[in-house]
Amino acid sequence: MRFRTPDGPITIKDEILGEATLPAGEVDDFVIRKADGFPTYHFAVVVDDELMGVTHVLRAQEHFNNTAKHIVLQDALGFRRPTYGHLPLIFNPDGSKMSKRDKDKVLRKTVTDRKLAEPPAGTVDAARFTAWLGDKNTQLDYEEANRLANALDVALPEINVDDFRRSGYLPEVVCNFLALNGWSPGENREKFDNAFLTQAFDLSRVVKTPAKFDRVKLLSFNCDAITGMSREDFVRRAKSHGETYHAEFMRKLTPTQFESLAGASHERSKTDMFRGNRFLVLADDAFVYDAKAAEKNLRGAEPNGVSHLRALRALLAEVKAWEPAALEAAIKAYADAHTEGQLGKVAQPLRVAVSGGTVSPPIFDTLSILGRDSSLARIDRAIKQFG
RNA sequence: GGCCCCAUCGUCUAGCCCGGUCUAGGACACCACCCUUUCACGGUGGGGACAGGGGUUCGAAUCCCCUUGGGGUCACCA
Repeated sequence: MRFRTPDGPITIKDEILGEATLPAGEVDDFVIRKADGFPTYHFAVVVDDELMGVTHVLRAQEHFNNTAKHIVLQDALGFRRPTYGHLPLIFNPDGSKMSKRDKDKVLRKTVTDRKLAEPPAGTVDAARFTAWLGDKNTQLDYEEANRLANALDVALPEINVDDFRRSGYLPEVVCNFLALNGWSPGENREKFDNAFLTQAFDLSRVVKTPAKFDRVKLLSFNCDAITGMSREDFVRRAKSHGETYHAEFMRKLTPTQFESLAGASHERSKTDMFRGNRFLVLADDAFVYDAKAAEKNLRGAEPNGVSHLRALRALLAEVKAWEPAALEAAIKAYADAHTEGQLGKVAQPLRVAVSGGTVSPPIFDTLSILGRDSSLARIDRAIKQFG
């Protein structure tokens, strides 16, 4: 069933875009009731808004032209007209619209590029995989997408609010940053909390242009917010985040180990500290050595990293109290005697040996958290593998 | 393609409505230097924009027109 659109131009008043008039004949008669008896979105939204007493409709600019349909419907039904505001769209860096379908886009492209005819085992049902591959409108659900991404070893972009939360973005930072895409309070102010936002937000300061979503800047905001927290707050929130999203990780650390890790990670955390420190909870023979890091820090001309590790291994086995201060004293003494005090020369080989890479919390904390047995086992493994 | 909307640094934006205070401000990113016993943080400095062309005006980023460019929308989806 269609609605007969009245003749004549339709003027849309918008708090953000101003006034725009669509010439007569621009809006075709449109369906308000589908063959299955259900009302279409256009009809339902107009009726619903009236019944709910909605006063303001704030939605994305892609709805701007639809507003004309809603207005003629409201007039025909004798409904009140809410105030409209069409907010700018949010884009990806490449200028495409940021969309919930972007994860599927990444996966579909990877699958196509690699010419995979079948889904990797244990990811997605084969029939579903084929249907998904052939239809750009089909979306994998959260678990399916993650399993497939894992199997293909590709990173999925954060899109949904929960994706950001899961990744370790603070809710208040996400609100702050989102508000800045399309709006600003002026006066060179861009860091604020929700209380400020509620009192300062004003449609008249919303911009008309689409914004490219700058993940790097979001990350910087998040890092600042984390650094700005008290140590207690950080540990508390990290713990709660870990329990929700990294239960396995949390189970493998004692409360003391966790506190050490959190304390050592606070100042360097941009998001959460779980993904980057996975080596802490993997078995001593299970984490992977980064080839470049090992080449640079363990091999090379004598005395190289491995030769230092051999000496350090013997030395560390003798350390009485396995805690940061004692480890620091022992390792520093070694550096003074053998590398002209250059700690980096011994710290980096150690770091690669126990973590697999060149980035970790401070080395003394790292060793301390790992414990004597794991640390020595990992050093042995590195010596064996790269010596 | 028709219709509608938009146009300031790489990006998010301030300034525009009410022309002069703008040799255009901030933030993220980038570059350099400093700090540093890993990675990072931090500090200092630097490069970087009014899309183009016409008007109006004593004077235009700010007002008007055109061009170019970008976007949205044209579903029995929401």
